Amino acid sequence: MSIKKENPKVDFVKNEHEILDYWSKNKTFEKLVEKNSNGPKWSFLDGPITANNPMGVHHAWGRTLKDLYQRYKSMNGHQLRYQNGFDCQGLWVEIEVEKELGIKSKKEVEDLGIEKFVNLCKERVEKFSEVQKDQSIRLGYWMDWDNSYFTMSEENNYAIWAFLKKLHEDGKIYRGTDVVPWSGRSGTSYSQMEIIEGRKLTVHKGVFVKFPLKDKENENILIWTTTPWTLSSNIAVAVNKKINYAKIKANDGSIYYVAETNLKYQRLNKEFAEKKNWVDGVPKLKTLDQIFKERGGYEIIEVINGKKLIGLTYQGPFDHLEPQRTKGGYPIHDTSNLQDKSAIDCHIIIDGGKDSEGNDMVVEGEGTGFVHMAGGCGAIDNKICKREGFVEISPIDNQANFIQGFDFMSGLSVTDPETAQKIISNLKERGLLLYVEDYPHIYPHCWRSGDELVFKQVDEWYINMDWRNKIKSVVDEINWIPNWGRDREHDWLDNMGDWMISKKRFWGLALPIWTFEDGTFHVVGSKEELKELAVEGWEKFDGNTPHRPWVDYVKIKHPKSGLIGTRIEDVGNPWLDAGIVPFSTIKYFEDKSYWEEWFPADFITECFPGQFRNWFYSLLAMSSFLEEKAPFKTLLGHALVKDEKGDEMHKSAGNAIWFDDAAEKMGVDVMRWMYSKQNVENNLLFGYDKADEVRKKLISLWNIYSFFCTYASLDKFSPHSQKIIPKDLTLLDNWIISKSQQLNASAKLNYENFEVDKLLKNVETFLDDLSNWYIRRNRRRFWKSENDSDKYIAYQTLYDVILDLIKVLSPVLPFVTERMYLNITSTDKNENKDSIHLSDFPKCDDDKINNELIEKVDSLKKVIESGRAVRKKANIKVRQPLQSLRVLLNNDEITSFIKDQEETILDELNIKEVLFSDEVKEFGTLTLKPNFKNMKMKFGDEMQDAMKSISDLDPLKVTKNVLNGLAIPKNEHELTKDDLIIDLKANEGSESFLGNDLIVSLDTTISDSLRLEGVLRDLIRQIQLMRKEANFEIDDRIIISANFSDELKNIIEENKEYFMNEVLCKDIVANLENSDYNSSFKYENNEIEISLKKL
RNA sequence: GGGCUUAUAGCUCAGCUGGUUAGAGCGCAUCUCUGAUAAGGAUGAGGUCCGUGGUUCGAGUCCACGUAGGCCCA
Repeated sequence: MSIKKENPKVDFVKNEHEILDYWSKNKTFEKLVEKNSNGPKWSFLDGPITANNPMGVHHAWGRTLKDLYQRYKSMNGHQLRYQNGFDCQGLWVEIEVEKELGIKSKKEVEDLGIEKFVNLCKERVEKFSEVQKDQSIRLGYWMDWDNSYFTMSEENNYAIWAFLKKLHEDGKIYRGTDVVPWSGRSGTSYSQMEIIEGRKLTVHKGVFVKFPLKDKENENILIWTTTPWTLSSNIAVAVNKKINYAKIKANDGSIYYVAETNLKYQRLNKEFAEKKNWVDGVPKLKTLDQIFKERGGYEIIEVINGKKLIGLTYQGPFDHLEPQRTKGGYPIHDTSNLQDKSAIDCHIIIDGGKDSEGNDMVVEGEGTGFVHMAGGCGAIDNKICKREGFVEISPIDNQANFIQGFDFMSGLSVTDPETAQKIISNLKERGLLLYVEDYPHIYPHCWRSGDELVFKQVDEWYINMDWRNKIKSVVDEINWIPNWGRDREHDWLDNMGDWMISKKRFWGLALPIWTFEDGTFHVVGSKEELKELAVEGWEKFDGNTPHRPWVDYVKIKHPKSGLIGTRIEDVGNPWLDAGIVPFSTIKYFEDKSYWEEWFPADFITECFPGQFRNWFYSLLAMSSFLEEKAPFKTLLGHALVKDEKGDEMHKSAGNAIWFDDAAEKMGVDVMRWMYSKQNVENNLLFGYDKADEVRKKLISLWNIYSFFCTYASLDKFSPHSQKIIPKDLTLLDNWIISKSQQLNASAKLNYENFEVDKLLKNVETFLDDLSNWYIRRNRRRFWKSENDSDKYIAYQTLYDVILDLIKVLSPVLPFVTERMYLNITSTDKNENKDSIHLSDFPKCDDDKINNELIEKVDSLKKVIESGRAVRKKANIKVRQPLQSLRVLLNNDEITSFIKDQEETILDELNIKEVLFSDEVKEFGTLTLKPNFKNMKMKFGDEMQDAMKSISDLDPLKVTKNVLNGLAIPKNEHELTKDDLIIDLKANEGSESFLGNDLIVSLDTTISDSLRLEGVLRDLIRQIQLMRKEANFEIDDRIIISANFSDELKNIIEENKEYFMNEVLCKDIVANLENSDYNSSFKYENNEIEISLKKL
């Protein structure tokens, strides 16, 4: 075996597939697990991926991070669990299954049968977990794929049962209410998404109703609503404290309050005029002003601010009915502490505040400036009433008919126009109605049946979060990256409400809550407990997973009251599923000692947005409740993947990139590089152009490697086969080794601190140093024919550097580094034969870092760069030779270094000689400037004063002393060289550079002979270019004719041999017949025409 | 409305506790190499560091106010 030659052109994607095969055949991953099986444990906890669709490029970011840190830890000998997780339960899966079935409602699911539906959900998850597994493997994600956890598993679900049971024992589980969109015909609730689909233009009766104020004779507020049925359940009235209200006196002497600007406001004027969202035949709406005038006129008595109305109490239109009088709301759904209040007690004018988008709840224009709030009949109303601590009245049943207790309304459908009419008549009879109108508006409908939706109060189950401080104290134990994550989590914990854990769906955790006829409930904590309590249906459940519908069959006997109870139909919030993972996957309930070995996790990483109140929250909540400990030590959050322009990727927008396509087009090493170099705080703009940018870097790495392989294979280089005497290493050898060791050290830090983006920035700089300095300046050592020790040293140096580099990169680029490793180490006895991923992470050898040398080479690079800058400034191209570079050195070591590098300088700058000088004046004018930063530290507020000393110093003397390593001359404030910055301004016609212990200056004057030499080289290049354009072979000989000036003729004559050799010219003739190629170029305002003929 | 956060080159972003001429990559322009070559390299143009005040010897950086965006909450 020896090192194979590698083609500079490489198909990275093809290589990735070959390496995947290699790993699988060679069982590389299994070997890694085996190798570290006794190593110190490092616990990574995988956040489960929703196994509902193929994986996207956004998942690949997180998965790359997960993989690379695990690989890094593995290289350091750690033992890992490598357990991947799949998130299985929840509405998203249901929606996809419904799509497949072509159905869209809960009703249809029930018609199909819950068992069938749930089984389809399971199948879908199983299918896509397989797909995602294959995709992850393609990405190079090394996991124990036979051992993934699924949140739908029994252990996961029962673990949550145990958790909920414990909460219940602490009295933290309670039944509350929420108000959701509801279809009476389907008898089901609707999601927010479905509502948006089903909006439809409808005409409702808009009613203006009087609410008499209490304690104010004959004074009323006027409310307006398009859902008269909700008046039955009025709780409160909201105003806007920022707008003004007019107190008006109508003709009959009664007083009304309405928003001042609403009086003359022409409602829906635009809609009517443009007939947009307007129903034919509906008359124009009247202004309040008109309505009052039609009733005999009115006058404004005074105008007051809304603030003054807050706190007034009023009489509701249905206060005589039982629901309004019942303490605790009607019917009582809530077990919380509102037992002593009835709806009537809540009839108060309140401040409406803002809605979720920051808009005022009560606005000017529409309505009357008073909004009637029915906490049991509207989502927003419900929130506000809950906020105010008001009771709720829920007037309807599942069919959206009035329940008992509502007098003439009971049994009527609330969406039936007849019902509205009956309510209106009743209000009129009782003198509460001011006016009725037809009001067209867009209103949510059941998109399927076309029925109007209503808002219905439903039972929901909550965890009382009054123990949030327990979670908050745990948050501070965690290392949050980026660290603002901590504040974000605290912010959420401070502001969150109780945790609603129920969902009225089918596929999910079966909440282990059984209710009893006396209104009590019992939480079951395990399968065993369920079996013990079961009195019915166990045989139908046994053998099935704890899901609906099977678990619903089981009826239990209450352990205390002995009553028979039924499970609630709800399933659990899916974040419970993911939050229990630090317990369920590592056997908290079965094998505590195993659990203790792996808890808490050392590391988790997830996409930030949303998780503060989802996964992070559920993890923290569950863990702090069960153990009062953080479930993980470090959390790395990353932002989102967007398209190249920064827009959201959407299937419909056509800008989505599929993982599979991206993997095969750009290659996963490129993808992983892209993800890894990204600052995790910023969104990643993903696209093929971006990938090409990264691919260039990868090609650069590959070129270094293929250069090495090409020559190493020619010379049959074998690492460590010869003894090397350290002093034989060249300066550049030592330099690149220093740089390489530095990289090892910083890489380790970068990985340990989870900031791999910094690593890649360092690597990119290192690649540049290696490629453009070390290799470019050392090429000749590899080319030369003799196999001497210098050549061997060059090989061994480059080998060591490449080996460390690819090891450092192997967690990020597992494929390409594997190929490189297997090739270059094939004869290296110190390395394993299997895989780079079985090798140890390179150590940094501090003895090999020579900081002085690094500084020197940096100076050299700086010299050459500034030389080039001078050329550009003087508009002298590199092809034009210049005479000299003047150098001042006071240090033998540096002198020898520069002498050693003379060849480099001559070559890079295209100059004739390097001159050594010791006269500072020759380089330009010196000035001394204060080094503010240092002086501030040293002198503090007296810095101003100390700066005066600078003018007492002679810049020339200071510079000489500094260059000689001496202290600077004595001065009043005892300034040292660190307090000063020496500024060197070059003389005319040259450019100077002042380094730590050297000064250089480039002479930019062009003598005549130099100019001519430049001209000749220009001419040669032009002819070479023509040869290329003419498609001549490299070794074709030619004849030239041209209208050369005398000057050119002379130069060519003087350098004939050189010229003819360079362009492979046999003869220069005056006239050329049948030339093969003609062209011309400009030279000092002369057009030179040249003809070439191939021999 | 409250909280958090961002604003720097055409684009995407760096810029540590205030310090001297504000950087990188891409793009663009010009040049260059041609024995790693469908590569590589150099140089340059391009900035009111969102605005206005303030603190300071000194502000992209700190403070206040404002403007515009993003996120979260109610």
